[in-house]
Amino acid sequence: MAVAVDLAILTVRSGRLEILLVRRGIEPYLGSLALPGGFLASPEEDLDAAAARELTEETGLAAKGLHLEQLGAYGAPDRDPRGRVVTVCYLALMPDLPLPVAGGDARSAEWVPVQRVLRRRAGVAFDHAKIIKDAVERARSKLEYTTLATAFCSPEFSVSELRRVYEIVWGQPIDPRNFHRKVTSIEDFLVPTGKYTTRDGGRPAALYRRGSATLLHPAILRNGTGRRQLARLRQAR
Amino acid sequence: MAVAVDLAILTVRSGRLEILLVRRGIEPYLGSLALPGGFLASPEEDLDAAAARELTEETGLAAKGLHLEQLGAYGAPDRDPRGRVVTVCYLALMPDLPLPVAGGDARSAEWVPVQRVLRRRAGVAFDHAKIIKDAVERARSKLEYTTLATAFCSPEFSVSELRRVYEIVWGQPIDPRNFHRKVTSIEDFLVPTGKYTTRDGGRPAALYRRGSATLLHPAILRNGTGRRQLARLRQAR
DNA sequence: CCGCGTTGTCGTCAAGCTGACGAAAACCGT
DNA sequence: ACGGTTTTCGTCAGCTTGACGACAACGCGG
Repeated sequence: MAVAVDLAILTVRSGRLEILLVRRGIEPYLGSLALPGGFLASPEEDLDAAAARELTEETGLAAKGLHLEQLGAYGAPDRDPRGRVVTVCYLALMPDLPLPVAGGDARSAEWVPVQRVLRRRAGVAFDHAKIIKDAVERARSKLEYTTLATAFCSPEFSVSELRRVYEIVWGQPIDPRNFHRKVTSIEDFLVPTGKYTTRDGGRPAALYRRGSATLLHPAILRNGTGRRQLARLRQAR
Repeated sequence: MAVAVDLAILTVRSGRLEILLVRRGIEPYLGSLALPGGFLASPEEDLDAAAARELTEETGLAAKGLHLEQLGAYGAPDRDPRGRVVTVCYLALMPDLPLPVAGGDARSAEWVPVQRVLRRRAGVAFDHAKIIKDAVERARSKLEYTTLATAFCSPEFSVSELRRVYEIVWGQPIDPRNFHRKVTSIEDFLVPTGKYTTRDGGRPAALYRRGSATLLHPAILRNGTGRRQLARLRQAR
C-alpha cells in the first residue's frame, strides 16, 4: 500500500485567500490542478520531514519558520485510480512571498483563489477539493483561538494588516477599533518594534512582531454563530 | 509500506478518565499494553470503515452512535521494529458500558486510567504514549467548544453527571450553579425528558437527552489560562 | 415523623468583555 | 492649507462570568 504526503499551502494574496496548486504532468489527471505532494522519498523518512521536504521543493523556501501542521489522513479506497493510496495531508500557512517560479519539480505551480475551488469553478484532481475544504476550515477556526494569523503576515506588520488577514480568511468585515483594542490587549501576542509605516496611507501605523503567545485568551470569535449575534438578528427582524 | 489503524477509546469510569488497551499477544512488545488496532483488512477498505470495524471488534459494540473521529497519522520511521508502518489513529468516546469481556480478538482488553499512562506508571508499546497524550488533549479541548461531553454520558443524564464528565476530563472542580445555568441556557444542547432521577442522592435531578447542537456558543472554557483567571491569581498573590 | 445531610435549582451582584460608535491624531496629495 | 484616509483612543450599554446566598426536594437515622 502506498503512502503519499500532500500539502495545502495557503496564503493571503491580492485580497484573497489562495492556495498553491500544481498542474499535473503525469497520469492520472494529467493537466489538472492538484495539491503538491508525492510519495515518501525513502522508507526511513519521517512524515513531518517528508512534508517539510515537499514544502521546500515546491516553494523553494526553507520550511523553517513557516507554519506546518498535519491536517489528516485521507484513504478512501477509490481516491486514486492507480490503486490504494493513503495520503497524509499537511497544512502550511505563509505570507505573500514571491515564489521562485515553478518549483524544483518540472510541474508548474500557481496560486489559485480558494473560492474558485470551493465553488467548483476550478476542478482539482483526486479528492483534493474535499481536502482543500478541510484545510480552509481548519485555518478559519484556528484563527479564532490561536495566534496563527500572524503566519500570513510578514515578519513586521501593522494591526490593520493583521485585521485584513482575519477579514479575508473569514470573509467578513471587522470593526477596526474593536479589533485594535482586542489584539493589543492580549499579552505576548504582538510585540511593538517601535517602527512605523505609512504603506497603507493615512496615519502611520505601529509595526509589530509576533509575540511568544500561541493561544488566544480570550478567543477572537467569528460573527454569525455566537448567541449575541443571533439575538441581534432576531431583534432586527 | 504498511498502513495500520489504531484506536484511542476513552471513557469516564469510576471517577477517572480511562482508555481501553489490549495486552499484546504477539511480538513485538509481546505482553505489553497497546492501543487496539490492526492493519487494513483489505485494500478496498476505507480508513473510517476500518476504524469502525476495529471498534466493533474490540468493544463488541456497534460503532454506530459512538463518537469516532480521526486523530491523525503517526509515521516516525522507527516507531515499529518490524519496519515502516504508518498508523492512522482514531479517537472514540463512549459512556461507561460493560464490555463483553475480551473483545473478538483473543487478546484481553482492559481499562487503564490515562493518568497511569501519562505519568509513565504504565508502559505502553510503540509510540502509543504520545498518541494517548494527543488523544487526551484532543478530548479536553473539544469539551470546550463542542457538545462532545455528552458522548461520555448514557442516553439520559442529569446536569451533574455532565458536570462530573467535565470535572474528570479537565481534572478541576466546576461550580455546580454556574455550570447548571450555562449548559441549560445553550440552545439545543440539552433536551429535557421530563423524567427525574435520585441516583446521586439529594434532590431529584432532571434528566436530559443530547440535543441537536454540536458546537457550543459561547464555549465553556477551562480555568487556568483565561486572562480573568490570571488577573485573579496576580491579585491573590 | 422529624430533623439533617446531600444534591439540585434559582437568584443576585460586581467585574469584565463585546459590539457600536464618536472623535482626535497623523499622514498623504493637491 | 485642506480634504481624504487610516490609525488610535474613549465611551457606553448589554451581555457573560465567577462567586456565592438561599431554598427545594429527596433519603436516612433516630
